[in-house]
Amino acid sequence: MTDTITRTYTGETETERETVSTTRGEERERCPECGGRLVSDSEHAETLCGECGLVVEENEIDRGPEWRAFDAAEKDQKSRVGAPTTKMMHDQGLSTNIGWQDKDAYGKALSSRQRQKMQRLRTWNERFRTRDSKERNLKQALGEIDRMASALGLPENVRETASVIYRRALEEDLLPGRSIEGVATASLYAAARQAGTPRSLDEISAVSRVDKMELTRTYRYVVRELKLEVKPADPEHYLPRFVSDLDLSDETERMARTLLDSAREAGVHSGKSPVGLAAAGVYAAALLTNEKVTQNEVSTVANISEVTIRNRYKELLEASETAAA
DNA sequence: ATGGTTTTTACTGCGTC
DNA sequence: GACGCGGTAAAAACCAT
Repeated sequence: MTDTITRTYTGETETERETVSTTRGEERERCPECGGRLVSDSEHAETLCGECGLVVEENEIDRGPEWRAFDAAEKDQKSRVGAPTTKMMHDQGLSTNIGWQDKDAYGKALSSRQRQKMQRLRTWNERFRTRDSKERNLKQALGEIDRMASALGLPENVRETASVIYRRALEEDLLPGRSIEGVATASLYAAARQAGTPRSLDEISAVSRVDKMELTRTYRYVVRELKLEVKPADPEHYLPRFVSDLDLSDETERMARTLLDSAREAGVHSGKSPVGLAAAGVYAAALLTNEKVTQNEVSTVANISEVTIRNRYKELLEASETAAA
């Protein structure tokens, strides 16, 4: 145990470097190349660096109205129609689909000739829609992502980012030699972490068809090739879930937060499993707020051993005492 | 492959309900 | 006596070199 701990913890989380002097937040506002301030250019829907001009983000969506309509005629003239596009569907939700009901636009039943025609159209429509391998690939992968995400209770925006990541992986030809499942799972794992609602590798691989080994391998690969910026998992992100799973109060959660904060100051975080820290934080906080939880219960919901909780929570309490003094 | 670190497993002793 | 808790030692897992 030296003072210069530069070990990177990856058990939970592979590729990132966690040092004692963790800088908190706001890196997002900085250019990854030169560190300059970012400015957004809404006219071109880009976010770029004020210093070196690197475009950090493209194709942002401007959700505001494009113009105003002052009377009904103008509204007719200017209005546009169509559902919003979404990356969650393999064709971004833009395709035309033929309804399965054999009804015409007025809801009347079709003649048998018409029905046969519609059946043929449906068949061909489906064939074209999923024509080339990439489309079919995407379709399957997005289905998988959706399935796993809902099994894990992940919000929509996570699925959406996962879809984007997968799409990029596909475009950059990262797929050959790897399973669709694996990459889809890795995308979801990365997306969940980027969105600040991390799920542990164990949780993810529990709902995925690929085993943990393959998942970690693929995840590493995808992150490296796509140059994804995934920060080390913040223990605090696990708190809300643990707290609610254990039926504890908000006060306990707040307490756990401050505990983890002071621990961070003391440098206890380095090289330790974020999940373990979070679990210990919850346990220690419950102790301080006189709510009853056993180490066993915490270890169950967090999937961490009791021993680890014991070790961590002692450190947490020590750190908070020295911080108070 | 190796070494250093963390986490897990398994077991033991103590106090309390 | 079962349970929660704390501690320890050895094994396993993991990452970096």
